[in-house]
Order: sequence, then C-alpha cells, then structure tokens
Amino acid sequence: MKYDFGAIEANWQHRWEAERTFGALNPGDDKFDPAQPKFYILDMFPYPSGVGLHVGHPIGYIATDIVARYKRMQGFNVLHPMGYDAFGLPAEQFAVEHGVHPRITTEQNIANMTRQLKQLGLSYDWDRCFATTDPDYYRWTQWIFLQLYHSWFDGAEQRARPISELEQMLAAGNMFVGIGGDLVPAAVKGFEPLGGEPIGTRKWHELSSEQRGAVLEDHRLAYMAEVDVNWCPALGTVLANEEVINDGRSERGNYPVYKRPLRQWMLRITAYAERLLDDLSLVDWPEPIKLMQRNWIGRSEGAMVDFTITSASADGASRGLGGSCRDDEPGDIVTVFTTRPDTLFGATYMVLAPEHPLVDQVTIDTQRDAVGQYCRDAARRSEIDRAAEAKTKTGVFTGAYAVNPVNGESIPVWIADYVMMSYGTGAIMAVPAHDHRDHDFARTFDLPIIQVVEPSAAGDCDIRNGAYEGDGVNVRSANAEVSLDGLAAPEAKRVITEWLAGKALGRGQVQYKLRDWLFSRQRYWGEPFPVLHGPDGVAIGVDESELPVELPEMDDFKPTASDDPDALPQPPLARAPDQWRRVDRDGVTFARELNTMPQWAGSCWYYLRYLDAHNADRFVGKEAEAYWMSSRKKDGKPHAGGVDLYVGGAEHAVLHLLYARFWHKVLYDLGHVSTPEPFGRLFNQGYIQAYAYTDDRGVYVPAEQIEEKGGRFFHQGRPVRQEKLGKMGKSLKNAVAPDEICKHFGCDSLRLYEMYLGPLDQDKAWSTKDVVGQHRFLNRLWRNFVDVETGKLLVSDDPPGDDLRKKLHRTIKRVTDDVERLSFNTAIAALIEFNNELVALDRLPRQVAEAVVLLLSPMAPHIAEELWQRLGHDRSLAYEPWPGYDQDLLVEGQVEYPVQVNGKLRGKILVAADADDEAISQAALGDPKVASALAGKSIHRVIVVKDRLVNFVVR
RNA sequence: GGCCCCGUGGCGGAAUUGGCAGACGCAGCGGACUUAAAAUCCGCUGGCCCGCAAGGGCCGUCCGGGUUCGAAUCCCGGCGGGGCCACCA
Repeated sequence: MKYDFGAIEANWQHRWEAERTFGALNPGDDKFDPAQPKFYILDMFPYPSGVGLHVGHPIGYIATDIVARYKRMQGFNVLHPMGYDAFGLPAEQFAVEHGVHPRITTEQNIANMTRQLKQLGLSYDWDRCFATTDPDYYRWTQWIFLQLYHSWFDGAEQRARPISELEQMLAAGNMFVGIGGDLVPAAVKGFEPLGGEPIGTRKWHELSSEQRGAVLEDHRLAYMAEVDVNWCPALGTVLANEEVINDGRSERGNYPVYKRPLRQWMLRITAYAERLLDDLSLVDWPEPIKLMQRNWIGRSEGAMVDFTITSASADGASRGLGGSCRDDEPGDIVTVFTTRPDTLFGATYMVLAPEHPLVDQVTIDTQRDAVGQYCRDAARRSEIDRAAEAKTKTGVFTGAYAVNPVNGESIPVWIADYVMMSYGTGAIMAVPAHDHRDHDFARTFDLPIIQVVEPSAAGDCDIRNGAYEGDGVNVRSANAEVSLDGLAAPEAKRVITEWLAGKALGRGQVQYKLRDWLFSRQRYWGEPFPVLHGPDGVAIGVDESELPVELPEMDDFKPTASDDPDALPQPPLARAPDQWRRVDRDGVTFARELNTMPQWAGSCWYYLRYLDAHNADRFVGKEAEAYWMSSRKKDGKPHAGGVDLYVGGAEHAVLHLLYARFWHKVLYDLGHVSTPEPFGRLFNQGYIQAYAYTDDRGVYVPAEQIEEKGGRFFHQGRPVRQEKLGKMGKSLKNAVAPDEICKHFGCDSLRLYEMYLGPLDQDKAWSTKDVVGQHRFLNRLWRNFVDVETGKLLVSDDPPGDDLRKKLHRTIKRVTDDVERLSFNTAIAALIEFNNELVALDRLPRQVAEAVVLLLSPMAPHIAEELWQRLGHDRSLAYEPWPGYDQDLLVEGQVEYPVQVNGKLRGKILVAADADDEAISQAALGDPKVASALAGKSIHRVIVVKDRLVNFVVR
C-alpha cells in the first residue's frame, strides 16, 4: 500500500474539523483545566487578498503551527487563532478594480484564503476566527476609540485617565489652565514658565463652556485638530507619517504626498513616547525591531533656547545680555531646539522653517516679497522634491536679526527649507562650525563661521573645509557670567543649560521625533467614527449603546482620486444617504463624522478579541483576558506578559507594532487589560523569494512557464533573462500557489520543505523542484512502517537494541531542542538521519515507531496521524505527551577524540568516557599517525579538552 | 551619508560555548530494476596533487592583517550583498 497523501490529508483535515480537535478552552468552559499552563501563539493576520496565498505566505503560519502542536503535546493549553485584516486600501482597491462591493469581494477572498489555510493542515481554533470588517468586531474597535476620546494623559502620573477626572480636578480647583492650554497642578505654587513672568492661569469657573470644551479637547487622546497632514491626491486620502516613505511618497502605491493643513482626527500617541520607549526593555523582541522603534520615537536630549528678534534697523548688539531688556520692549521671541547647547557661542545665524508661524511677523518690509515667494515655492513642492534637492541649500534672508542670548551678538534670521516645521520648534540656531548642514548653508550664503570646539585629539582640523562634529573641548565660549572654555561637550551642555535656565532664557528639553497619529482616512472601506458633530461644530462621542455605527450601503464607494496637489480630500461617506448622515438627538440634528479609521485600527487589538471572540457584552471578557495574557515568567523580573509568541514579517516594525502597543497601553491604564505590553515575544520570519524572468523588452514573464536548458532560460522557446531574487508576487510574476504543491506532493511535504529551507528568520529562495526531497523522505518513512505490497504494519513488539535506543534518545533530544529554538531545518535533518537508520530494519520496534511518529507530528501532522492510527490508536495524537529522553542514554561509553598536532588534525582515538586527561593524551600518543607526526619533534605542551579534542603543541 | 545585519561546495544550508568545516537536502555522476521512461533503490560527490590500489599530502569558510595551543566563529582594515533611517538641529 503506497503512501497516498491525498486521501490521508483530506481524511485527517476532515476529522480535525469534525472533532474540533484544536478548539482551545477558556476559563469557565467545561473541562477547562486551570492547572495547565497556557501558551498564546499568534500569527500576524493576513489581508484577504484577491489572488489568494502564494507559498511565501504560510512560512510563518507553518512555523507557529509546529510550535502550537508541540506545546499541546507538552501539556500546554494552547491558543492558536487566525483571522482577517479586511478593512483598508487593498480590499477597497480590489473591489474598485472588479466593480464589486468590497463586502462581497472581502467575503469571497476570505472564503478562498480559509480554504487554502485549511488545506495546509494548520491547527487553528477556527471557532475564534473573525474579520475586522465584521460589525460584531468593529463595534468594539469603535468602543476602544471612544475610550481614547474619553481619556486624557496625566503627565504627572504618566498614564491615561478618564477625561471626567480631569474635568473634576479642574472644577475642584486642583488644576489651572495655563496660557497655551497647558495644565498646571495647583500643588506647584509659584509655577513660572519661561521668561520668569507670572503665568496667566485661569480657574475652571472663569472659562466659558466653549473654552472648557476646547480645553478638554486639547487633552483628549483622540482629538480633532488642524495640522499639517500628509495628503495623497492619487489615493484620495490623507496618510499617517508611518505610511509615508522616503519622506514624500505613499507606502502603498508610491504616489507623491503633500503637506496640507487640514482638520483631522488625531491620536495622542506622543503622550506615550517615553513609555513606548522604556517598555521595549520588557519585551523579548529582535533587537533590530526594537532599534527601529527607538529610532522612530527618536528621543533626543537638548535645550530650548529663546532668541529675541530685533528689526534690521535696531541696533541688536546694544541690547546687552538677552532677557533683561524684554520688559521695556518685548520683541518677538523665537525658541529653538538644539541638541548642542554647548555650541551656542558659535551660533552665527538663525533659520526658520518656511511654515514657521512667525515668518510673517519677523520679515521686514523690503524682504517681504522674496520671503513670500520662497515660502510659497516650498509649500508647493512635495517633501520628496525637497529631499531630492537636499544637496543644494536654498534660503532667503528675512531682514530681521536675533540676539544670541549668551553673548548678545546680533545674528541674521533666515528662512530655509532644510529646517522642518515638523521637528523641534521649526526654528534652529545655526552653528556652521559644528554642523555640516549649517556649514553648507553658511558657505552658500557667505555667513560667518566661528569655531567653538577644539578637537581633543591633536590633529589638523580646518573648520573652513567642513564642520567639526566630533568630540573636543570648548573655546571662545565665555561671557561675563559663564565660561565653557576647556569643558568637554557633556559638561559644557550641563553648564550652559543651567545658566540659561537660571536666566530664564532656556531650559533642558527632551524632544521626540514621534508625531501624533493622523487617524482619519477619506475611504469608504473602514470603520466609521462613533462621533457626531453638533450644529455648533462641537463633536460628541455616540453612546456606547448605539454601537456599532455600521457602514451605510452605498453603490458608489470609490475614493475621489486626483493628480492635482491642490485638490481637497473628499470622504466617500459624504455621498451616503441622508438618513445615515443625519442623526436627531432631542430635536437637534447632528451630522455623522464622514471620515473612516485607517487600516491599522482593526489590527491594533485583534489579538485581544481572539481570547473571547463571541463576547457580546465586552470587547474581551476579564477572566479570559487575565488568563491568556498573563505572564508565564515567574522569576520576579518585570516582564511584559501578553502573547507568548507573535510571528510575522519585519515590515510592521513601526506601523502595526507601535500602534498596537499604544492602544494596549491606553487600555492598560484604563484597567481594561492586565499587561503593559501586548506581545511579550516577537519573532520575524524571513521572506520566501523567487527568481523572476524578463524577456528582451525587460517585461516580466511568468516564472512558472520558464524552461531551463544548460544554465540558460527560455519562455515559449525564446531566451529570457533571470533577474535577481525577489519577493514573490504579482508584479514579478514569480508567485507559486500552495494549491499546486499540495496536489503534487501533499501538504506535509510542502510544510517540511518550507521549514527545511533554512533558518526561519532568514530570507530564502523558493525552488519547486527541491520539494521532492521532502516527499522522498516521507515515502521512505512510510515504507519503514508499512509494507507497500500488503499494507501490513512493519512493527514488532520487541524492544529496540541498545544501539538503536541510544540513537532514538539522541534524536529525541535533538528534535526537542531544535523545536524549542525554532530551528526546524535541523530538527527535520535529525529526523531524516534517524529514519535512514531505520531502513536497515525489517521491523520497527513499537517503542521506536511511536516515538518517531510523535516527533514528526508537529511538522508533518497528516502522515503522523495516519501512522499513529495504524499503530492501533483511535484518538488523534494531538494531545499525546511529547516523547522524553533518558539523559543516561545520551552518554557514550567511549568518546572519539580528534588529535591535532599544532592545530592540524593528525588522527582520531577512541577513549573510555571516564578516562582522565593523562590517559587520553597517552592514548593519543599511542595512535600510529599521531606518533609519526610527532616523530623527531619535542612536545612543548599538551592540550586536552574533555569530550572535545587533544592538541599537541610541538617545536 | 549614518546606523544595523550578512558573506561557508554547483545550489539551500549545518557546525547551539573559540575545538574534527561542509551534517541533511537539491542538483550532478556511476550502478541496480525496467523494452523504455518516470518513480524507487545503492554508491560517489569542496579544490588541487601523489598512487594501479589501499591510502596519503597540500590548500580551503569573501580578501588582508591580528589575538590564541587552536578562528567559519573574537578583534582591526578592506571588498561585496541586504535592511532601516535619511537635512530630526
């Protein structure tokens, strides 16, 4: 009886589904065993794409499936779910292309992908499956949005709190509202911000209701604000910073993106910058991903420094040390952020970003036309153009001067697009001697360059050839009150920052690159905001009882795309029926928010919904959440808890993974989840790549139709060129569907092949012809168990011989260790090697046969289940205990030692395992080859490394 | 330009801690079975050299240096490939 993988795989997939073999039990369920440890293993869920899966997709799914099956056999209560991230641009674009409603195409795509996933024998608990587009799901996405909307971030306590508590504190007089809307705790008596002037704090009862609303709005974690957003006309929507790549193109589609001031929904992720940074120390993630998040958050320490602006006609230098003169004629103050306050004495000019709010105010009349022209040009260009022109510095003089507060020097104020409004204060002090960008600019416009740092290492540093940005000690850095001369940078920074703070001219400042998250999209296929706008323009959250706010049915759901940068975003929901858009509340007509949430909203919390996927009363039940998310580590160290193993591609390093951490922390602060981090351990699998082929016009031809002859490649008889390896997909025409492979070789072979390709975290090249190797292995294994002629089981009840038993136990150890460290390629190699040992046997001892089947089962579950059944078991092996090994059997009676002479291998000896060093070296000396290599030489030193080798050092 | 990762046979890779380089698989070659092919099975397979053979020698983990009794592994300097960021003050 041959190995009929087709019938076997279909049969077992059917049985698993019928018997609900992989259903996970929650606390409170029948037969739930609280003594079992839990293991939550999660894949990044896919978009239900129209073309379905190619063989590159499931590499991570197969890996997690192996771990899930292995953990079940280890006695864990395993949660291994799957779902679909179905809102968003790809689904909508697919629907638009096919002229079918996205709900329909999404459903079809989900059905097809589910079929494909099931065909791979993945042990998901399908009962917990959902799509982010299900109203039962996005109801809770909207609910979480409302939690954000109804919360504020308490900076003093570094946590989110209900906005009602802020209102109470303000009303009770425990908190004052500062001039800029900053909250000032009443406890800080005599609080004085910059400038040393008494702050105009107002009490809550002194504010009008509109002002109160505005103050609250200013502190909500979800808020509307007019900000410079990334507007992508070609996609017809605005985008988050994280969705804009190369500083000026959309991540999706690679279209140009323009900065436009627009009123949009924002999420206050910046409030969490410090915690998002700090808590990376709690999680077990790949270092490169942590680094990318750190870089994205972009913490830097420096100082804010105030410069007073004077007009060109005023004699700036006569004003003396800054600050003291402000009382009589308070000129405009421009605050700059710098990470190099130690170089303040070398600041020879100042630059404002073209978008800086004070540009108009500081510009003198004779420069107004030039400045206006320059700013308009800068605004018209997309950021990518600005980046492309980065080589040459451009700028325009405002005619104004600023007073350098440390030395009273009057320095010119320029406008230049190399300063970004989006970072720091949008204004810089320029130190051309010690910053290469400032240096370039100063050269271009012939501005003075003053060196204030002397390189500590004696060497010729000519500041006229370029900026010196390295270490050194300060020179020419003293005024009547403070001197930095002779100090190294860290000390100089500290001294000058203290001096500035003492004079109320500046203060130390921690700055982040992270921006608030732009959360509106002008799309149809997304979660509607649970928000209503009143006739007075004030937004209110809808009542929780009214959730979900369902998407209206619409025939025309297309986004309004344009190639005109000046076009304005048009949400498709503006075309929704009146009865959806208008809502009556107590006789007042409210309008629904017409934007929708971005793609990322649904994936920010899906891992929580799996825990309790059918809960109609809460986004997740408290008990289920506490059980599945709890930390397994009991070593007393702080640990993130959360998902025990999260596997997915590295492309989500700063998008999904940062957003989800942010939402999770808000939910944590509000008491809705029990762990500070969502994903305790993260693993990035590599991509499967494949060769692509181009014809003589450079057009890609389908890789599956390529024939190879003598190292050359042909498509329909014509020679084609093999391109570099690339990610599988439509554009390179190099995708291979798993369906084909399953049909030819079976999915067990496919699973083994994908895992055998190499280390899980590396990119690997697909080669269809190589799959046969794993297929041969399974055939060989089958023949070791089953007589192909008669179908009889080739198993005996005799115990295995000592030698075989040792080999078995060594194999158990190898496979166990390898699976533990996700090294599936070597685990499979160990099984192949052991199986090759079995070929020589007429009959397999039952003990050996059962152990081999169990060891193989996580990787090739179908053939394993079939053999397990033939070995006489009626139940699935999914919950059979994982084979253990006997330490004693791993120890050999005799150990083989390689013997080296001066590090070169000269012979091998067999020595009793308990032999001492002396006996080992004597045995080595007794080896004829070693003896001849040593002949005539004097032994200088003998190195014996236990269980490793012997090395004679001779002269 | 900055930061990070990686370079091992014809190919994918193994070598978990500085200790026998090339496990395992693909491809290739030779053989068995077959009318034949596929499938399957057995053997060989890093390079160069000596030998009829058994066997033996030298070289070898991108290149050049270094540390060490000993380096694919650690350090320094190149070269090549990949990733992330990119006027972030």
